[in-house]
Amino acid sequence: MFEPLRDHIRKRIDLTEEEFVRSLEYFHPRRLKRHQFLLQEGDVCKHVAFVVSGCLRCYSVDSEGEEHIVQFAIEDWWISDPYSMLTGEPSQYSIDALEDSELLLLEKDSEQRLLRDIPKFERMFRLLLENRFVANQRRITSVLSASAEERYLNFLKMYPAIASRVPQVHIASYLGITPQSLSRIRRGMSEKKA
Amino acid sequence: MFEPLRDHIRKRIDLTEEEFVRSLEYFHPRRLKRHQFLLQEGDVCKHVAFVVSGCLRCYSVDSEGEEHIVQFAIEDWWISDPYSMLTGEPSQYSIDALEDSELLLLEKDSEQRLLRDIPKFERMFRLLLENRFVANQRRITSVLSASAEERYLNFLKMYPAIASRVPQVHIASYLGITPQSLSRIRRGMSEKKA
DNA sequence: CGATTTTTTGAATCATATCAACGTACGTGG
DNA sequence: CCACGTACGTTGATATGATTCAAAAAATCG
Repeated sequence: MFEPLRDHIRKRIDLTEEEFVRSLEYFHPRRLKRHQFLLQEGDVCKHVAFVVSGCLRCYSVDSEGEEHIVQFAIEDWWISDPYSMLTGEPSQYSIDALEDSELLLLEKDSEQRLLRDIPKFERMFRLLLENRFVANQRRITSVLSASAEERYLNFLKMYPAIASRVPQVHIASYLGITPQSLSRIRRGMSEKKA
Repeated sequence: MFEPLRDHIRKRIDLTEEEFVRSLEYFHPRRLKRHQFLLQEGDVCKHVAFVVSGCLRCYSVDSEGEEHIVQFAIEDWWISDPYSMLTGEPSQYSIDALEDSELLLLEKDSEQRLLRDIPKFERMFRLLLENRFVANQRRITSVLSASAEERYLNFLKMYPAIASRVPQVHIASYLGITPQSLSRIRRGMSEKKA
């Protein structure tokens, strides 16, 4: 269960065996069945989750009741609401499981203690945040400049592992289009190929 | 010239007078005339800039030659391409001045030394990154779920200081709509009010 | 297997883009 | 200080991509 996280960390920072063992103790496992929530809108986000297996989504609900997915997370990804976690304010997002999932949770205060205990983690979390920031920046550029079809193509290229396992409705929600439009786009694409 | 940065830091972390003085030495001033570049697409981003006065924009150019603004920066904001800076890869963005501007630059290796010298800055940069991440996340949600008019209204509310000083073309570019559409939206709004 | 969820399709509609033209403001060099 | 050029903003007519509503077909779940 802890192996994937261990590998994840090893790829990013140098730790001694002893530090590994110590750091992993700050995390605790959690299983989520499909449709279960890790975070509900209005609650304060108290932990960041590392995904060992499964698939989750983070989404907001607008005034019309429409869901908008801001992030997917599969194996080897992190998910949380950094803003709520940082400020302690209620989250505007919900996070739930699209498949039965296994997570390793790092509570807010465990994070603090981990950082104090092994400061090298400062660097790791900073890198992670930087990556997420950059991914978001790219996504903004793409949604501002590309057509729905281009964005879909881009999504397939960037996240083939996600595209092949989550229902189209959710991909449409991530792309900011209706499921009907995505269906037509796909038809258009297969006609072109044929 | 250094006062605004001093205040900026003071609001976020606790430093002794001596640490302030020492930290400011890692920064150096730079003046930019309107239309001058801080970063050109294809170059590697070598510094992060704190804006003392003036206004800059960070934008990408798509395959059709259209510019898309990903960020504005006015007094008390930071601007850079974190990805290029982190990886050393050529940037896909350009940063230029919309007004004559005064900046304080922190070079990549000065940043490293500053962090080693005064580790409290780790926290400050992490907070800044977190804020930028959150702002981006909000922007994604808004561009996915809101109409052009709602996005414009939202922009006016979030960034009144920017809305009142940059030309409409640039605001349109930030919102992901054409200048013509923005003009019509504004007409619609003033008709409603009247 | 039946029940629900997901995907597809069609027709009408809507928001925004595009193309083209004109008006206005701005600042720069003579 | 004026005039000219360039950048910016507005407007109209038309085109287009994506949405909406409605319903059927297909896939998946319990």
